[in-house]
Amino acid sequence: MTVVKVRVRFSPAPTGYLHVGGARTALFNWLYARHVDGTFVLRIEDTDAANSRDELVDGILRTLRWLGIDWDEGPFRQSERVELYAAAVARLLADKAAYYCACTREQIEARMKGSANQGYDGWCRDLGHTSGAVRFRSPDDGQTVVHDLIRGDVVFEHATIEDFVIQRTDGSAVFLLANAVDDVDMGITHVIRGEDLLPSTPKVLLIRGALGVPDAPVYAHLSLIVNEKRQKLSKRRDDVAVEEYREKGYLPEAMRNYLALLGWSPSGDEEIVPVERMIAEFDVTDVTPSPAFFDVRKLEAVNGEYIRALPVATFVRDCLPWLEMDPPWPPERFDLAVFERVAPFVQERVRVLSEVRAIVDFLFLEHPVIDPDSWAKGVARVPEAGELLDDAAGAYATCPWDPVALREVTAASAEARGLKLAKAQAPIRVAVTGRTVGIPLFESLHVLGRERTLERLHRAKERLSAL
RNA sequence: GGCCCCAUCGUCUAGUGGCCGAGGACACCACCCUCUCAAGGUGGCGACACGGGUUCGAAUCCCGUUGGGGCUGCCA
Repeated sequence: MTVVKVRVRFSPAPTGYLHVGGARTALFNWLYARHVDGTFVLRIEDTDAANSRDELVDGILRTLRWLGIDWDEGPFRQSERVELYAAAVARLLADKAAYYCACTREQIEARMKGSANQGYDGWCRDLGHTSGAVRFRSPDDGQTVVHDLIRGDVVFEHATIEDFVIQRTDGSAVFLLANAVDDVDMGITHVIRGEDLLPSTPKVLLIRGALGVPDAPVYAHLSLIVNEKRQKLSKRRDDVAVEEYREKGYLPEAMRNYLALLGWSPSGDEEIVPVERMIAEFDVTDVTPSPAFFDVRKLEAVNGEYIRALPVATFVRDCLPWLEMDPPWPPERFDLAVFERVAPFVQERVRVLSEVRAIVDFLFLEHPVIDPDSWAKGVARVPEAGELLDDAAGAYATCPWDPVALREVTAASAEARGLKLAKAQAPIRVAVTGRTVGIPLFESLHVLGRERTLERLHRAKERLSAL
């Protein structure tokens, strides 16, 4: 018995950026290929020239690489394999398994009006046209069974399958034909793709049969990823471009891990698992058949976990794009050494990397941006705010400049005023950072320096007095 | 309309006839820790869509109902 090596393929159409659904399909193909030590083929389905653009292909490849999904063969482009499709169509035509059709959409609809059936009625089957679109002659009876690893056997009655177009009037192949030809030519053994393609599977199988290919690949139709209304994600309405998540500061490992959780789960109670373990445990048969909602909040939680698990130096490096590109502070004021000192505190407070700038901006801005709500809550509505600010300014002018000492003198002030430290630190925090929340205050002051701290305390006092 | 798929906490899931008075994760709530916010810890809320079968026994098998979704293009 010969053991046939598993060959899978991810075949996106470059009609837009790679979206989360496509990314998950690619991921599951990749995980399966790596799990069984098979071959992962990348194929670009760009038979529709009008809707395909080169830069979109580049974007898809870039995103796959970012996610750590590598391919063993390809990328092949269907636009470069047109002779193969033309030859296949010629053969089907010669075998009377396909025929030319000259009907327009309008003519078909006019004929079908009032009929219970929809789709094409086979009008041109025996008219002997020699030009136009080419339609596959679907059998009138019998059935095709799709053997699906996730859904079991799915039966399609041939009577419900219309004579579908396999070649456009301009001579280009439709994906059904190209798909059938390529999967045979590339020796694809397992087809893992979205459930939206399930109804097209019997058509592809019919084409393969007419082309003289007796066997079929094993199919696995993944459930769709849906939005809050439980509809298939739409590029237009939903936030689905993987590239956008990258730009917001999601880590590729986190995105990959989250995507894998949609329809699959690792053994045990841990959901955050290294990719090696995913590969070791992944099997398409274990994938859930029901649709999954793309929950950004859970993605954020997963991303937060990945961020916290990073070595600090790596975290700092990963943050650089957000600190250096179009920052809210004058670029020349940015000081990497300063950021490195507070990085450990920042790291456990962000869920996406783009959040770092708002947490550390006070360190690089000439003056902190005072958040109105924070001012109201932390200063204006605190009766002792003025006194606390004065106490701090006085004590900070002479005390040793380290977090412990700063905390001590601040606590002493609080106690003298009959306040808890938690309450007393608020006006100071707002004065210096602009907000009531943030990284530990005394560490912040320490990094900021005595001079700038005192200056900010005085400005806040002036602002308070002016009201 | 026709064809097809799906159905466990709000969400993602574990569960393949007895181990389930249904487990985990996210979210939410409470408490603890605490200079704020986080992080961390503890606890809580919370589901087998419905109706029939099959069986000694059903979340698990079968049928139906209902609900949701996909496809129905000379896009893929």
